[in-house]
Amino acid sequence: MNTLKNKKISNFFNALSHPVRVEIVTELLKGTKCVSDIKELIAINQPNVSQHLSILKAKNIVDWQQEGKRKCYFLKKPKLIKNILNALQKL
Amino acid sequence: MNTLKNKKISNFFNALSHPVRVEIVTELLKGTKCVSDIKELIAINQPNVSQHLSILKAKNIVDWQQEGKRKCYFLKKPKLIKNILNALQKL
DNA sequence: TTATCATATGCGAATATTTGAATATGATAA
DNA sequence: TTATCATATTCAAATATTCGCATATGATAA
Repeated sequence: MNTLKNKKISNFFNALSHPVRVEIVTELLKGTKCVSDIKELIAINQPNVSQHLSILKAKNIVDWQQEGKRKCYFLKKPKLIKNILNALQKL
Repeated sequence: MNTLKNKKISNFFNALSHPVRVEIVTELLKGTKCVSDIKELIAINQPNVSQHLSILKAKNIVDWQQEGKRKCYFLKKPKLIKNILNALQKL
């Protein structure tokens, strides 16, 4: 049994095991977005957006770049995410 | 925002957000297995195997059929699981 | 510098997950 | 029926997750 690989894989699933994070990732599939964009798109408060983003960052799903005052988040592996979410559309 | 679909998707991810459940599912990709088979393949105790299987059942990942004394578990959507796990091998 | 916009962090309460231990239930054979 | 193998459930303790609120930090402009 490949424990390390299974931990990595379960960790990936864990990153996306919350509906808000699925929604954030779905939005990021359309392109880079800053925190306040995401806050508007999803009706949750700003600290909560930041918390979910930091989970996605810690689990290596997203990264960000500074753009002026803003922090713009993007998917590190958009093709992977897109393929997996597409596969799950039929659920 | 498609809340219901996101809940279904996050629920799927949640089902696989534990390394033991990834391992169980990986074993089931090779074919139907009963509880005691899984218990032997993974070094955890029997109640814990049953608990993880009941989570996978509740989240619609597996189902089972009786075979004599045994309950044999199998993946409900093996192709989907296979595709997703394959995509994550590069992690 | 100070003001302001943008984002992150700390904290606590509520809730959920995970586990082992003990026990219960179900299926089969004798 | 009873004995036994196979699996599930219950419970409690430990740990983790989630959220809102308050506050802190970072970046920029004036």
